Amino acid sequence: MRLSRLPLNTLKEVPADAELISHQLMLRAGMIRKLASGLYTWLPMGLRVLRKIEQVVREEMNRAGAFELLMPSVQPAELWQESGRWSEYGPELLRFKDRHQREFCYGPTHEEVITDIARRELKSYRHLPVNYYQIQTKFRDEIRPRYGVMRAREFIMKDAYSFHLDQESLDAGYQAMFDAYSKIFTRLGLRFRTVQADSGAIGGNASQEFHVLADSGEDTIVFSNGDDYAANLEMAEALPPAAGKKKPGGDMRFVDTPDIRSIDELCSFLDTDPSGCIKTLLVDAEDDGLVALVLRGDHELNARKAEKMPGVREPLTMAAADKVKEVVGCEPGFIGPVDLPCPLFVDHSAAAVVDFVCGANQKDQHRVNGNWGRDLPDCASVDLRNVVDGDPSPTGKGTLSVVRGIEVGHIFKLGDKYSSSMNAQVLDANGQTQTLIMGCYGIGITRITAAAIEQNHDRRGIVWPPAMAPFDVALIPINQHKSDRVRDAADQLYEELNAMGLQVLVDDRNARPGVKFADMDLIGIPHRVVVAEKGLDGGSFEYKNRRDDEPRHLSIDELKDLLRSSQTET
RNA sequence: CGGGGCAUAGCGCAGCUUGGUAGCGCGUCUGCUUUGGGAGCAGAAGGUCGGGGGUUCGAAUCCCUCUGCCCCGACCA
Repeated sequence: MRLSRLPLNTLKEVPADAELISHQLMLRAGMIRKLASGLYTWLPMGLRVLRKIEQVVREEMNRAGAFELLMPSVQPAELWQESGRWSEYGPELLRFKDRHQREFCYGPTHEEVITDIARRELKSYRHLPVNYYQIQTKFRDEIRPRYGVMRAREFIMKDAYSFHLDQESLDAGYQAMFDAYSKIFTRLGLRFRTVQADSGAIGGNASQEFHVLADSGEDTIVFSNGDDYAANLEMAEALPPAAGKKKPGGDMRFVDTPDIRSIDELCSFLDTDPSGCIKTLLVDAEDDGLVALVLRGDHELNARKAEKMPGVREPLTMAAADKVKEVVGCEPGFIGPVDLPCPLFVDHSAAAVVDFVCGANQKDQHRVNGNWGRDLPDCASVDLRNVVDGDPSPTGKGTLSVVRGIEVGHIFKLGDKYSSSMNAQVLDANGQTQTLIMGCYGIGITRITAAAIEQNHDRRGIVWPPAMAPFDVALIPINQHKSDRVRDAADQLYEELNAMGLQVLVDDRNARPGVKFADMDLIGIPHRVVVAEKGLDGGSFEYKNRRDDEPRHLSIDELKDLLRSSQTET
């Protein structure tokens, strides 16, 4: 590709509304342009990257025995009504009507459509197992699209759906997808981790997420240094602290704490530590009353764990201030577990605090030296909090680290949620009707571009992993418009590298060298070859890898060998 | 959904308080010079100041309204 003909605009300045480095660099490198909130055009440079990712995904999906198909992005409401999700899905589902007033949605996912295909096409156990996949545009009307293509409303996803006669076959199909995903992300050159995930409302039993590790990630994941335990923060279990309670100290008493409402304020006022405090969160109960969730002052509530407690209303809702006043008789900020007129769930760690500080259930008052079993009844403790860095691993081996990740893949054992509601059945070997069981497997194609940049950039720009770079080689002739030798040498090298199957971008613009270097660094092409008068005299080309600091001088054969070996690596 | 902010040339911004002929940098175009890390000089094009309404002799500027976009929050005991 000749850059003089490629419609590429790079930006020196950072667009004001781009916050993440990947978003900034994608705009600056001329990969994407925003059309509206959460909607992006993929310009030629960006699209090349997407296609590279798709290529790897296709190869590995095909290798794993999956079959590509393509479903409509617009789906009729009837199918969603059949599965029950027309009413469950909420405002994220973009719904609209056609000219006949029939209802449709723009597909955020395709379980209904594929299940409809399955029930029409798959009639016999002989057809099973089968795995269909597609690479397609989805739409989810996110509350708050942000971070460029990281959390867009329209995005490209690879979604796969497998159908099985029995659990054993599903297990095997799921494992095959796990292996394929691991290969895909490895080939793409991403540092990733697999974690246990919440299978959530979808039903199913097993579910794992693939996360690209990045500080800017929106998800929090947890892993152990003692074994291969890794989980989503939502899922990670916090163990009860090791026994060894200290003896309670002096009697519990009240202290005046005027206008002290937060744990931080309380701690600086009383000169104590949050881990010696107890915080009591009031949430709505299923029966219109309140439920109290008791945590240590330095811990965070895990909403998913809290929702599982009997009597707690789903979704978890913090109690309104006037409701708190009505039930407890004082305002939020001074709530404590002693003599609290509502059911209590006490976190393991909170139950282990001795001589704790807590709210007194009276305005401007707290209690100190509170003790379980003495000042209020001991009770069975439960797991309510998010794990923190350094907690023991729930497997008993090692301690946990908490890091940020970008979810780029998710695999699920769905079971029969869709196949039973939509009657997807086959005849088994005995001629009996069996309901299909399903797995589903997603990869966020567009998001991978941003995730890769978050992980691979420097102050000059993007540093593409070779497998997804828009071009393999950036060829930079210096002063080619003045030097026929340079131009001829560059042209010849360009042809030869193309003939080797390399994708070469030659910067044949009549621009100063600094401009060319800066643009090629920004775009992030892995290999750079400079052709200049001074090198030609010595019969060498200047080569620099995007990751290197200093260039090397190579003969034409050395250069070709080096590039050839890089081709086989990916 | 709640709170905050922004909207002026392709991009980044100033001008608005105190109403009086719309500016700067980058980018783009032309010419000359320059050519190994985002060049210099000279010139040029490009703006319904987000839309609508109002106040005024006069509105980018003041008022009302609508729209779009961005940020924060939805863990407060």
